[in-house]
Amino acid sequence: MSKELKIYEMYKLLYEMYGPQGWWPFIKSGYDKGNYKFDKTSDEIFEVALGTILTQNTTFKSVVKSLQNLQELDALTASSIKKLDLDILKLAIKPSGYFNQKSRYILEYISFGESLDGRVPSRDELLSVLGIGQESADSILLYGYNQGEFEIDAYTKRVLLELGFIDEKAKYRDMKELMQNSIKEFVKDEEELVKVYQEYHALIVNHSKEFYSKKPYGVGCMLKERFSC
DNA sequence: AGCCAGGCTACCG
DNA sequence: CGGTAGCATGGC
Repeated sequence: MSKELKIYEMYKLLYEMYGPQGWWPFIKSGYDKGNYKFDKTSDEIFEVALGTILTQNTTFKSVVKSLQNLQELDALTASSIKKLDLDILKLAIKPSGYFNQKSRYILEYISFGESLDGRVPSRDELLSVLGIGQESADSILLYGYNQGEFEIDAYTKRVLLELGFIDEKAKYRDMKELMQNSIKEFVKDEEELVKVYQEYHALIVNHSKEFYSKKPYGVGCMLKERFSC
């Protein structure tokens, strides 16, 4: 089996095992797993960016707590967060850690968002925002703007490494191209491709929480048993 | 008690 | 360029 086919087959197996993940459970719109909403409102897109920043090196459970805190303050939109007292904002996002950095990142992102005037940002534009690195840029583009940008995270690298698809010195772009080129061989429809990117990344994270969180990695992982190189 | 979490920036050589 | 300390709280 080619490397590319293995990567696509791994997606199918993960989807079979866990089902649709429906990432970014939009608090305000009640996001429904598997029911894809390809035209998100600007408030929903902002919530993706907000969640993306909060979740940096943090468990999503903590992020949900922060988002709930903001919701209680009626501050889940860019304009409402901007009106918050800085100390209140920091207190609300405190459960997610790094609240000094992240509060700044959020405010930086808000002013960046205003400069867009409704336009879809390019990846480079996103990367120019303080606090937005490669993964966050791809997260915002993939889940917020439904663009075909695969998101690589620490789990993805861990899995690809453990299964022998990459070596230790693989860079973000290497892994992203491997995933995208592999999936593109088998998924031709553009909208379906984005959906697969969204689900695949989420499925990897979900799967990795069980099999790739503690060493030794991959014990009992069926991907490792069936698709190792 | 110690390690990890759905990273990123700043600063080092 | 590549490598790494610092950021902070919460869960197990």
